[in-house]
Amino acid sequence: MPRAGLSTTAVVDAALAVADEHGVDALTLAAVAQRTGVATPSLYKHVAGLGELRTLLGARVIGDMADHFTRTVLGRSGDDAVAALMHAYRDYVRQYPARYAAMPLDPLHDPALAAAGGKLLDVVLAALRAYGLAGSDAIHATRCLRAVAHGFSSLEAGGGFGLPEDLDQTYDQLVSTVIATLRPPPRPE
Amino acid sequence: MPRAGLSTTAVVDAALAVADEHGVDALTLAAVAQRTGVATPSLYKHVAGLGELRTLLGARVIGDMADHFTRTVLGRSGDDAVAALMHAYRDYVRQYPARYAAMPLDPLHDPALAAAGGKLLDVVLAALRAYGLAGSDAIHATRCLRAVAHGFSSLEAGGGFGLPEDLDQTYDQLVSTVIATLRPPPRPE
DNA sequence: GCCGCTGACTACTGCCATTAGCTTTTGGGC
DNA sequence: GCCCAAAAGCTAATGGCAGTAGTCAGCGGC
Repeated sequence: MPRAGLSTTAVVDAALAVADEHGVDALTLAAVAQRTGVATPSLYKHVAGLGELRTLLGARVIGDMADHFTRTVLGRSGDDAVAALMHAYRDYVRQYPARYAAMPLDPLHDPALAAAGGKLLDVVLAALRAYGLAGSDAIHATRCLRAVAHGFSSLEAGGGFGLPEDLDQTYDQLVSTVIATLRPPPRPE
Repeated sequence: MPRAGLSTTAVVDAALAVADEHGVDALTLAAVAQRTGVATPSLYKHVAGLGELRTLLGARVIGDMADHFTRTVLGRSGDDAVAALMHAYRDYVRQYPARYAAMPLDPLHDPALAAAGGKLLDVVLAALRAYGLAGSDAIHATRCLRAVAHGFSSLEAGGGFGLPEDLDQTYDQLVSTVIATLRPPPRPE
């Protein structure tokens, strides 16, 4: 029997492909095994189980998003950077809805997730630099951006917007709203 | 063998309790059967299967939210009504995180869900009445409110906010931001 | 050329959803 | 009060899945 030459990375690659093609519910060890041309129990040589595979997949997705967004923000600043970031977020979820759904929301239960999440946070904080936000203010602002981007994108990906009104328009409205609050209030002097 | 006197409603009740107590992943027919004191296959006399049970559960939750929010909005209007609605949304998700996670985002694939969803939409539209928003504008505004409430609440429930900064403050900031955009722009006369 | 490590396999268990077919309770018509 | 049909429950069985145990074979280091 020829050896398949698998590795943890290859298993995660296959899992990503399965999720992208058939949805997050179809992400089973059996499906990943079939795609890699291996019997199901063989996967346990590379991954501790379905739970760990999900965690690794989540870390991969967060890292991938961080890379995307880093490229997006490069060479931009201020409103331009934040708007680009928000649209990149939505675009990513539209392009890979299943992958996004596979991403755990809480990165704290695993160091690998926390590291990838930190990278993502840094990108956002860099985009906010132009506003002079620091410390807690920057955290609150980041949370607002994330809540808006995640909320809109997950609803869109989940088919939560049934009416025919233009979604681009809704999102533009939402993005400009949240950006407006980042600017310091007009100084009354 | 004494008859258990089950009904579709009772099965959904039990499913709701299972989800609330043990999380949405623990919502299995086996668990619901045990809770109702019945063998698993007996449930098929009342629901078509796990899929239908999930749909019925979703409809129940949406209806429940609509009832909650209707009571919340009664006797309020304008910014007061919208702010109360937004906080009621977050409070509901905090109180019943698993139940909320069990709610499908797209109500269109089932008539019962669509009906419950329509009721929910009506409550929001009523709260927006004071702003003079009509037609598409009202739809866009509703979507913005939903994206913000859903985004923040699902992140909070999912443990997505790891840092110690006060969440109430973030949400207040977000709510007042989104409310500000509902008001007509200051007339330049 | 040999040996041990590692990756892969087969066989098995247990849980779950679902189906089929049987039994018993219940309630309505007489 | 009795009978019967429908409804509600049951047991048994199937197939898919995750995960475990134990076995075998290829490959690298010597």
